[in-house]
Amino acid sequence: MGKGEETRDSILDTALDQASLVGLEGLSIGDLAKKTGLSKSGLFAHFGSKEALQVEILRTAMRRFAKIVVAPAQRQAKGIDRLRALFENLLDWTEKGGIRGGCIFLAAAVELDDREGLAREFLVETQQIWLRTLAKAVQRTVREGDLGVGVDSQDFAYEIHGIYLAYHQAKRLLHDLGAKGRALRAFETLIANNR
Amino acid sequence: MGKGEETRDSILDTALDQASLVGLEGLSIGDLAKKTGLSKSGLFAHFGSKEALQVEILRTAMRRFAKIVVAPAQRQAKGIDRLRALFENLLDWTEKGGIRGGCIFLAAAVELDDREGLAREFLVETQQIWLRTLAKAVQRTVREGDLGVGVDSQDFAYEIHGIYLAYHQAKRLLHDLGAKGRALRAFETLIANNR
DNA sequence: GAGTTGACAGCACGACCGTTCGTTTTATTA
DNA sequence: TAATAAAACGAACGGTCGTGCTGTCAACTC
Repeated sequence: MGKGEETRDSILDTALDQASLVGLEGLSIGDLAKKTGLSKSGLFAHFGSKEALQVEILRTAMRRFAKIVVAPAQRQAKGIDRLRALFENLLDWTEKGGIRGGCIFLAAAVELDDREGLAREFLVETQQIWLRTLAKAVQRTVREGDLGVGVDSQDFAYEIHGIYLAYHQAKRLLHDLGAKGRALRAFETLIANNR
Repeated sequence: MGKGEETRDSILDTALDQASLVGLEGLSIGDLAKKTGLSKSGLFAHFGSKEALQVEILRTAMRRFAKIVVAPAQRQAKGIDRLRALFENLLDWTEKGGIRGGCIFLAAAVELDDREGLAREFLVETQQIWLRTLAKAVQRTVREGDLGVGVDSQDFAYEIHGIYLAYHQAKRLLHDLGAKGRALRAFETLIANNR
């Protein structure tokens, strides 16, 4: 890995953390330069535009998400174990990933939903992949017999996603200490109701 | 209503709409002045600071939410009818309220969750009131016999909230046309599973 | 209808924004 | 080690940001 790539990666590490705190738009290049010890123009040259930087931040987040949430779950047996692993890894993936702010995908989702551009497109793709991953795990669980045959995998994936969203808000906005317990309970209830 | 108040209200109408599109932080006073036909300083004088403006925007949103979502539901019979009305009114309250962007409370939630200040405090209060309102409606539904006695009203409120969050994201970010149907289905399933 | 209050405009402030450019330093390769 | 390419810097650009201050004109009060 050349010097350039190395710098670029360390910029993106800092940028991801910072963006999780202040958002993709709230992130400023000058501030990021100060935090990484680079000059503004030197940092800028790595990406060419702020939008490109935002896309790269999202790409970095996605890779980290894949490593922390998805990959470990793939090592579980197909079916309910894998589905549960996906959900449980999801709950504190940002902490495990060294990201101080909340889930950047959720922040970006509301930040970008009324804009257009490459960052939005990238995010939409990412979210769809995640929902498909979840739905596939559900489908597999049905096939393994741990969920009833009437279960719609897409509906089910959305409901799991909803539990995560509510959990995230309760934890980060309301500082609700019972948030995680409630999320886990909601997940298990959902499973139990659909056997 | 004096002239000042009138202007203030019309500023806040525009500001709420705009903030729903670009966020509370993304909203700029200069741009808002242009849109309302005022000078920047003239508009600014109404609030004294950007943070105060943000709080007033949230207050405006809360009032509109109460009028569109909560008030009509209060006219329904206590119990399942009222609970269902709350949920269904919720789904497109922004459209009915003439707000072009998404639900400003959700946008603000992720924008403010790592900040501190009056806007955050106001939002937290608002969200807690809403969750309590929801939980009370659930409780009442249990008492009326339309939900089982084992139902935890707080848990149940959070699950409903989660359905809304997933719906909102599917609709606004993914432009998923099936989002509303899925949300309504999820709600009815939740009810049916807890009778 | 005169006097007082409040609403608003105009202008300026320092700070910071993303972006460009030319130059200098540092790495890589021959 | 010399030649070449890549990386980073410093200064500057035109703009916009939120926020003051001062003056003027319109709206209310008596």
